[in-house]
Amino acid sequence: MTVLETQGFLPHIAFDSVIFGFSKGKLKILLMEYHDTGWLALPGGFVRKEEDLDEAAKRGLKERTGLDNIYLEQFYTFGNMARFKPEVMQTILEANGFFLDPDHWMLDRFISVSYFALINFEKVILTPDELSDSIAWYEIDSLPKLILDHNAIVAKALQTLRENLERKLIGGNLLPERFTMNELQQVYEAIFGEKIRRTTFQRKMLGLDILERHEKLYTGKSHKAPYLYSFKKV
Amino acid sequence: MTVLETQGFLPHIAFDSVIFGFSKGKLKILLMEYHDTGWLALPGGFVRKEEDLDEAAKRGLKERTGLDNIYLEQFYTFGNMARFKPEVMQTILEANGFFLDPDHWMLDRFISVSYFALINFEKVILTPDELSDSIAWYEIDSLPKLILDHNAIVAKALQTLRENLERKLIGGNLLPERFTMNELQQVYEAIFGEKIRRTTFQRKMLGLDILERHEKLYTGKSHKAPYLYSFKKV
DNA sequence: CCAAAAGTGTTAGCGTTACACCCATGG
DNA sequence: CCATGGGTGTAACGCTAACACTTTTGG
Repeated sequence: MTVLETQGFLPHIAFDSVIFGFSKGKLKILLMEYHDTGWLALPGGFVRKEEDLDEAAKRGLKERTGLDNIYLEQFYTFGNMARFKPEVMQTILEANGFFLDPDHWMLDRFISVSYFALINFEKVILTPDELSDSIAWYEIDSLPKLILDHNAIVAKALQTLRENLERKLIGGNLLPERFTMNELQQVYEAIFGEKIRRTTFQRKMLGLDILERHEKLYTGKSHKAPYLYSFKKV
Repeated sequence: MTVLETQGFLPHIAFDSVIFGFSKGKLKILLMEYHDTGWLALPGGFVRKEEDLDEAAKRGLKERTGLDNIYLEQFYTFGNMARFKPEVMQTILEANGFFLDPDHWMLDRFISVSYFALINFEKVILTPDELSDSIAWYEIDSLPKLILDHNAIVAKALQTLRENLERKLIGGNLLPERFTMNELQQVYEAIFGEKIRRTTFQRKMLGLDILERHEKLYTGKSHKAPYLYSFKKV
């Protein structure tokens, strides 16, 4: 199936995903780079005519990262006229050798139902789509200019993540199954963009009674070995 | 213009509004009752082809309540296949004397971008749409069965309202410009569905430094007259 | 003077903060 | 023994809860 297939997708409706990962102390998201233009965009896609909206987003996530069963949350739907710039999609498609009628469904106005995902950086197998040269990680606090309103979409995703992090305790989704307290703290610091007091953080996390303590992690460094933790199941 | 106009609206995209009001100690929402069927639904509508999504929701709110400049927040977009029941819209339209082709755009699949609004009950001038016999207030904790997934939409709206009430301090939008502390407390109690300690509530609200104290309200009752408060501007 | 509701003072409790201290590890 | 980073004890602090008390109003 090609993206240009006329049948099969709902017109006017797209989804975009802000896929967060954490590595080397930095919060990052995935961006696609379109052929030739060098333009950067969030990974996204369209909704099949007989597919749940959420399923479409899950499918898109799976296609780009290979991952299933991921923390995925819908956070906002962007539908201003200002985001309707048919020449952008037209240029992207032409760079791929597709020359469409001006009234082709892909050049029409779209609203974007936007999701954010939290994934374990280590497990991702990146796969570009057919219009893109690459899909790659970009640090959240030095993002380049993205197409359309995608920078605003990222900003809103980050805001939602910050608001929900402590209430829903979803930060662990960015880490491997077992992690040290320091790693968890780095995730929180990367998301909030500020340093957190070590002892306070440790006590707050342990006090929530959501962590299970496992064996120590011996790194070969000359200091006390930290415990490994995991989130309690159910 | 009639709802059946084929041109002018984006297909597949609808909006629905959960419009909250507060009266006589109860939290209420507005529901439409369709002709003949007796079916109840959230007020909603479609998005014009050259209209911002948010503008469409504002327009719908204005059409039903007469109100402008209202607290309105988009909270979720519902897009499961399970909500696609063309026979529901078909029955509603037939009850109004409209018999459409099965492939008419109004009988197609829709996703619903959902908004909730907080309004001053006293100021509303209710106006049914052309498919409805009535638009009226219903108490949130004894809602009847609504069409499609509208009960779930209301549930999610209420959940979002509860989560945002204290963070965004939006409760005052349900009250007149000036109100007593007791009235504000009743709003909070109606939204959370539980009693709040009077003195604690008063001190917390005053401590937030968002209220301005005005003259006392003499009701003729034989007890101390309460102060009137308003929210500080900016 | 009384009843009722509004507003405030006071104390206790509890969770977070700040800082110190101790522990484990490898060089 | 030292440097380094992890873990915990303790006291101060601050916010909320709990309850008593005072104030205001009309009958």
